[in-house]
Amino acid sequence: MKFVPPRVPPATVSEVQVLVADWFRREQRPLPWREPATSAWAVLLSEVMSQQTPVARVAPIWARWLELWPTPADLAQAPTAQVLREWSSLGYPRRALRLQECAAAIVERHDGVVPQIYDDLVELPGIGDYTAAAVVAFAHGRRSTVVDTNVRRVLARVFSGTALPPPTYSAAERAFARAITPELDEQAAAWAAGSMELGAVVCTARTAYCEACPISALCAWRLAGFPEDEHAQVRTTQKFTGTDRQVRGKVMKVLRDAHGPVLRSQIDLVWPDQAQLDRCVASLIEDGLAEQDGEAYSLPQ
DNA sequence: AATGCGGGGAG
DNA sequence: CTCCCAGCATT
Repeated sequence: MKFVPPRVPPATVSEVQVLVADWFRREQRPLPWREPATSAWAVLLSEVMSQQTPVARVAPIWARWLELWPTPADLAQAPTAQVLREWSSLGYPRRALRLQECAAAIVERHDGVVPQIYDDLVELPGIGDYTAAAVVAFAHGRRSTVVDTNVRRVLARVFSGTALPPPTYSAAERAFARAITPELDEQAAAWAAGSMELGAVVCTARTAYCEACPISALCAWRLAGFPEDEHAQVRTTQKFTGTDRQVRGKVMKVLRDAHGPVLRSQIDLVWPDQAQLDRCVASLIEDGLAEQDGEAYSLPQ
């Protein structure tokens, strides 16, 4: 079933957005990057770290990175091996490489200043549609359409009346999100933050805590009697155990925990299947996450 | 449009 | 145990 843009009266959209903004003002979590003095660079950092990683795990790493590298120029000059070590176990360490490349690009293209324009942001390494829009709204307080997995779910439930959005994010869905973005900077930013937060803590994937929801009375999914997810059959859950992703993670942990180069014999200990291990080590080198010097492997210098 | 890419905590 | 998380890049 494709996404069909719901026909919602503008007055209803506006009422939803006002209620969510008010709720967010009262109930938002005190996340460290929401402190007023947070720099645009710090916000960008928090957004990239939060891609596919829960915020609770991000917070301490984020604080440490800002101590070490308070500006893009600082990160650009850091040893990549240290960047990967400080990334710790946030997962998807390619994000750390992209972040350092992003910092270098900000220095080269934008004089070391985080851009305020979506089109400039989205050109940066590791910055896609979501993160570019999020930096516009949360770092600069400007109007943008911020759509992450939480927002997609909230829009699906409130306006489309479905349990979950379609498996893939379509152009039609994007157009709908854009169409209901408030015109004013302040209201657009509040809607972005509020709709994300609502999906993160109230209208969650597993459970909808409708008794805590400021717009439950207006929710199409609730009014329809909570129909089941119609895409449940085609939704595939990603395996992890035994995959290259798991093996790559184990190898990276060995490299991070070692002070210097490690021998292949040390890497061999983390996984029994040598063919798979070979493939994973090669792919890590290919990705720029590891280096080989004869029999010794290490993080990139 | 589909895949690959980490890791940990909640239910 | 399964599911899910403030996605991106590549095909």
